[in-house]
Amino acid sequence: MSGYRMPAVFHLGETLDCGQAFRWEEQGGVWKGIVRGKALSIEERDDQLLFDCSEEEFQSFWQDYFDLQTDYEAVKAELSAMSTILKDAAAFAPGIRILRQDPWEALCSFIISQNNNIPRIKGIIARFCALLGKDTGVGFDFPTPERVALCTPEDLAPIRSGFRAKYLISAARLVTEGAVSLPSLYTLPLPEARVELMRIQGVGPKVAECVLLYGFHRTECFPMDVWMKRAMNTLFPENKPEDFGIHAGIAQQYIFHYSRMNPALFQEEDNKQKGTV
DNA sequence: GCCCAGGTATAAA
DNA sequence: TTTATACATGGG
Repeated sequence: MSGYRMPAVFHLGETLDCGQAFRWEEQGGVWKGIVRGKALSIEERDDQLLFDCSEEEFQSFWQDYFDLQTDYEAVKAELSAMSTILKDAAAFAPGIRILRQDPWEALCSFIISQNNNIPRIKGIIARFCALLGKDTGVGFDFPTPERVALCTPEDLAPIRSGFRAKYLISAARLVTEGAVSLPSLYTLPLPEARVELMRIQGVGPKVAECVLLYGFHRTECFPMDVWMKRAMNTLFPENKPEDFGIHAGIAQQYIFHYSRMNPALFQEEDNKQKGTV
């Protein structure tokens, strides 16, 4: 594979398959994805990352997507100093980065994520793109809000998103009408940004938090689902999300991945619950 | 069949 | 304001 190469400062699997993005696929060590209409293949070899794109495209586009301007070693050092368990969590997947995803794609992805599991989320999103996205030749781009706004729930039946179809359409309409301005959410104060997103049917506090973190890189956001609540109660009984400050979202991703990959951490808690019920 | 899945809308207490 | 239930779909 020819293209741009750089030292492996982040880890492909940890970053692309940790529950923040749902459209990257790995085959034989090669990761393929399409972001904002641009296709990319990446692989790690000899402690180097090989990007299948020009240096110009890497500098102007992918560098930002992979958040390469943020010093994650410094963030990890800061977070690790706060708690030994958080230090363990960061050390478990030290190559995670919080992607700077497309806001509209993040919004749809996390609407689809509600009351759903990750493998099926990926399937629905893949069918969504195949049904309504532009064909780039090597895969489908994410559907535009304009295209989705033209749909009825019946039109979306093939993606088998269930009751979430009407929520995707609600989001598309509000965004295309300009009733919800996505670009403003990069800078709008967080409390107002959350309220703004929750005007969309199917967007509650959890989805809004995910969209702000993953779609707008508001890293003080801390998505809190039932799993994370349990993880926080078990692993960080003394801590609240605010304690992690501006890097709360990054801490959350370390904790999410660490606790997902080590369910034994909750064995004791599970037994306790079984015993009391 | 039952339970659960990176929740939310809605109704009822 | 807080708590209970339905919701589409599919895997274990």
